[in-house]
Amino acid sequence: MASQRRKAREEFFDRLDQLDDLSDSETQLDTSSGAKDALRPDSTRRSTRSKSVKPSLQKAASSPQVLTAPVPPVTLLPAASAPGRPTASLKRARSDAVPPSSKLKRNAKRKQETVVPAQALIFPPEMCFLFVPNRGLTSLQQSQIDEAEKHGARLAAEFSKNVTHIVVDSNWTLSQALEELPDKCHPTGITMVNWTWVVESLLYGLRDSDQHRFRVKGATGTTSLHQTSSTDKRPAPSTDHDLMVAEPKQRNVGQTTPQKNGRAASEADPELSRNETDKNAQTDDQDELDLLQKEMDKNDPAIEDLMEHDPSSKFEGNYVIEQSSNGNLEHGSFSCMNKNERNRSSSNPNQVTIRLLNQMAEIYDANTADQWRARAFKQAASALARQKELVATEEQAAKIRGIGASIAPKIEEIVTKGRLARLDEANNDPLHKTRVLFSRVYGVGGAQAAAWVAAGYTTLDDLKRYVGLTPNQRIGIEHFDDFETRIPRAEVVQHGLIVDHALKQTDQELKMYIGGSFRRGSPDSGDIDILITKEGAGMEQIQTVVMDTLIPQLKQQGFIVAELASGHWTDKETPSKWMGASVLPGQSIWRRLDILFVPWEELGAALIYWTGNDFFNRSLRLLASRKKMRLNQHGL
DNA sequence: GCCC
DNA sequence: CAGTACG
DNA sequence: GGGCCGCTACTG
Repeated sequence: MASQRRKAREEFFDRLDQLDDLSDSETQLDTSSGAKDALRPDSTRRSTRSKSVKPSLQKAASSPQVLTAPVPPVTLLPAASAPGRPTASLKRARSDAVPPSSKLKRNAKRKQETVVPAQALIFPPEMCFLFVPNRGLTSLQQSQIDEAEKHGARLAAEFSKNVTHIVVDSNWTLSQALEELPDKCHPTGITMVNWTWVVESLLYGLRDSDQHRFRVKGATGTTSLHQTSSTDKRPAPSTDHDLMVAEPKQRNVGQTTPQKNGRAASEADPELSRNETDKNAQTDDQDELDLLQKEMDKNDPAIEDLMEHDPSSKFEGNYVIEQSSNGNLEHGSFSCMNKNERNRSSSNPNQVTIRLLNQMAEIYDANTADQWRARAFKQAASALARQKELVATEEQAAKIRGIGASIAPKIEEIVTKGRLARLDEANNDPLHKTRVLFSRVYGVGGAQAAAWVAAGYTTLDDLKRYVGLTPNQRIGIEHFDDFETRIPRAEVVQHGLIVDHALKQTDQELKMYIGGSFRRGSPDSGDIDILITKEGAGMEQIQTVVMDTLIPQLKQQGFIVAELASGHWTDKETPSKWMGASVLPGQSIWRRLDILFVPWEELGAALIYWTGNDFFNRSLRLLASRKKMRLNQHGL
C-alpha cells in the first residue's frame, strides 16, 4: 500500500517534470541549493498530516526542474545578493527616491470610470479612417465599422491625404496591409493601428494608439507609417521599461489617453523609451538589476545547462504521454499542464473581451452566492488570454474549453458591439456598483459588501464614518488606491532588497525569495510576496526570527507601516505567514507585503504555492487529488 | 457557468 | 464558526 | 446533478 502510494507520487513528479509551465517562456531555473528534496511533507511537525505521508521522495529529489521552480531573469535569490550590495542599493533607494508624493498619489487615483454613454462621440472629426482591408469585409467587421461611424468615425473610401488613421485587420501583418495601399503613400504622420484599437475605443473611449496591443502585426517598433516627424513624444506610460520581460501587462484599465493627431511613435528603440520612462520612475535600478542578473548567472552555472534544452523537447523522445493507471485524466484538461504562452498581455487581440469577462466575474464575486459563476467567468477570460487570434464569433468561442453556452454568445456580443448588455445593466445599477466597490476593499468580501449596501451605505466615506470597521478594513479603505496600484517590477526588487538586507543582519544563512507574479516574470505586480527559509531550519525557528527580529526592525526603520495579519501561537500551530504593508523610503504609496515562513523541508512545495498563479495552483492541486493525492503549500 |  | 485572504 | 484547491492561514 505504502509502496503503491510512493509509486503514484513518483508518477506525479514525472508529470511535473514535463511541466514547463510555471515558467513564462523566458524562464530560467532557480537552482539554489536546498529546494532539491524539499517537496516533502514535514512528517515530524504535524501529527495530523504525517501519518499518511511517507517522506521518501528520492524521485522528487532527482527532478530539479520540478522542485526548483523556474525564476524570471532577475530574481532576488539569496545567492544573488552578495554581501554589500544590499547596503548599496538600500542607500540608493533612500537617496534617489522621488520625494514628492503628489505624482504617485495622482497615479493611484486613476480608476475605471469605464463605460461611455452609448451615443457619445468617440472619434473626433479631424480623424479619418482607412480600414484595411477595405472591401470583402466580414459581417462582423462591417458591423464594427458601422458602430464606429455612429460614434463619429469618418471613413475614407481609399487612401488620400485626409486619412489620419489606417486600421488594419488584427490578423493581418504590416506587409500584407502595405500591399493594399498605393505604392507611394508618403504622407507622414499617419497612425497605423490594428482593429482592436477601434473596438476598444468604442468601449472605453479613445484609446492611446501607441500602446503595444494596438500595433499592427509585424510592425516592430512604430505605429506610424514612415518615419514621421515626431511631434510630442513621450512614450506611452506602459511601455516596457522593465527589464527583459516580453511585454508589460496591460494595466491602465479604462484609462483614456487623449489621442493627439499626427502622433508619431518612438517605440522603435525600446532602449530609448525605457530610459525615458525610467526617468519618471522612482529609481534607475536597471543596472543594478542587470548586475544581480549577472551575479546570479555566475552563481548558478546550472542555469545554463537547464536552458540548453528546449523545454518542449521534453515532450518528445522517450516520454509517452500518460499511461497512468488512473484512467484518462490528462486530456489537457488541466491548465497546469500547459505552457504559459505569455500572450496575455498587451498584445492579445482579445484584450477587451478578457477585461469585460473579468468585470463580470468581479460582479459575481461581490456576491457570495455566485462564487462558482465568478470562477467560470475568470476561467473563460483566462482561456481567452491563451488564444493567439481574436475570438470573434460564438462558434469560435464555444470551441474553447472553459467557454460554454452562456459565455460564448457574450463574447460575440462584446466583439461586435464593443459592450456587454449584462455588464452595462449591472453598472447602471448603483447598488450593484456599490457592492462591487465595497468588496474591493481589503478585508471586505461579498457578504460584508452586501450587508453594507443593504444598510444603505453608498460611499467609502460612509463606511469610514458610520460603520464599525475592523482594523484591516480601515486600512483597506484608507489605502484603497494604494493597494490597487500596480507595482513596477523594479520597485518589487527594492522592497525585496530591504527585507533581504534586514534579514542578513540577523542571520546570514536566512534565505529569501520573491514569489508571486514577480517570480513568474511579470513586469508589474499587485503585491510583494516574500518567502523566507533557512537551510535545516524548522517553522518555529523561521517564525521566531521573522516575528521577533525582522518585523520589528523593519517597522522601526519605517519600512513596514501596517500589519494586517500575523499569526498567533497555539498549542499545535506556529504562525506561518505575515501580511502587511510596506513603503519605500521617501515614497508614500503603501504596498501590500506578504511574507511566508517556510521550513526548509517544505521549500519545494512552498515555492510552487508561492509562485502560483492561483489558477495554476488550483489546477495542480486538482490534478493531484484526481490521483488520490493532496497537494498544499506544505507538501504532497 | 462549465464540465464530467 | 463564517468570512476573507494567499498563491 | 455534483464538483469546482487547500484536512491552506488569519481574524473576530
